[in-house]
Amino acid sequence: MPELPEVETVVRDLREPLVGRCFRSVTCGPHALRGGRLDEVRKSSRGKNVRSVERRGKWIIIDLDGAFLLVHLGMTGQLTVTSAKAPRQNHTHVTWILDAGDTELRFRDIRRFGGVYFFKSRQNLDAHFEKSGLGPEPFDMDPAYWRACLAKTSRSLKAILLDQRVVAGVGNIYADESLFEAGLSPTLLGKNVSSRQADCLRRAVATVLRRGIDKRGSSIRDYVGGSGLLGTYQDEFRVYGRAGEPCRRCRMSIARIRLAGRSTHFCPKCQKR
DNA sequence: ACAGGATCCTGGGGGC
DNA sequence: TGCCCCCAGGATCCTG
Repeated sequence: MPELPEVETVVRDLREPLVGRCFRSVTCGPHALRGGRLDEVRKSSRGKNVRSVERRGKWIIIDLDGAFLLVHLGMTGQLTVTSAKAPRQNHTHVTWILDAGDTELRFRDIRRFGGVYFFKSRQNLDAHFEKSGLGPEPFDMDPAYWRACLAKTSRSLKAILLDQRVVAGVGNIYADESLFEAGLSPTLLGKNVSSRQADCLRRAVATVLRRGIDKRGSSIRDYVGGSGLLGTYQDEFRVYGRAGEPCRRCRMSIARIRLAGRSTHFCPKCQKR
C-alpha cells in the first residue's frame, strides 16, 4: 500500500504528537509480523524518549535516545497516534503508551506484510540499509546516476522504478503515474531510452511524488495517515486503476497489463513505446 | 540478467 | 446466504 507520499505523510503527522514524548510501556499482539521480532521491540523501546521521526524510502525511522525504531508498512500497515480511550482495532500488533498515558502510538497491519525493527545504534541502522542496498531518494537523485542505471539494463522501465535498490520509495501506483507523466511506455527497456527521456522520467517521478505528498497520499483500501486522516490523491490518478476508462488527455481507453509481476496501467496513445 | 510465478496474509467484490 | 475466484500501495525467493 504505502509508497513514499503515504509514508512521508505518516512521518509528518507523527512528529508533533511524538517528538519529546516517552514510551512508558509497550504491548504486543500474539501474531508475528513478516519483518522484525516483536518481543525485542517491546522490551527495547520501553522507557525511551522520541527524539525525531524521519523517512527513508518507504521506511519510517524513529530516533529513541540514539537507538532506532524502524517501521515498514508493507501493504496494509497503519502507524497512528490516537487517544488511549479509542477502542483498539483488530490487527493491532504493537501499542506504545506515551508518558501521560492518555495517548498511544499503534501499529496495525491486516495482512502482516509489514515489519517493526529495533536497532541499538545509528551504525546498526545504517548497516541495515547498506545490506538491503537501498537506493537514493528520488528528489535529489544524481541525473548521471539515473541515466547510467537505465542504460545498463534490459529490464522494463516499470521494473526499474519498482526496484528499491535503484531509487527508494516508488511503488506500483506512483510508477504508473510517473510513466504517464513522462509519456513513456512501462514496457520500454532501460537501455533503449535516450538520456533526454531518462531525464524526463526522473523529473516526472519527483513531480508525481510531490503531488502525492501535497494530497496526503492515496487512500484506496487501508491507508490512513499518522493522524488517521485519509489521503485524496486517488481522485487525481491519470492511469492507475482506470483500465477501460478514457485517458484524461486523449480519450483513448486506458490499458491494463501484467508487468514485472504487477498490474500496470497506461495510455497506449500518450505513452511512447 | 531477466521474467514470471509462488509465497507470506486478510478481506472485499463479483459471479453463480 | 454461501462458495469460489480474483484482486490488492510490498518484498523476497526460486525456476527456467
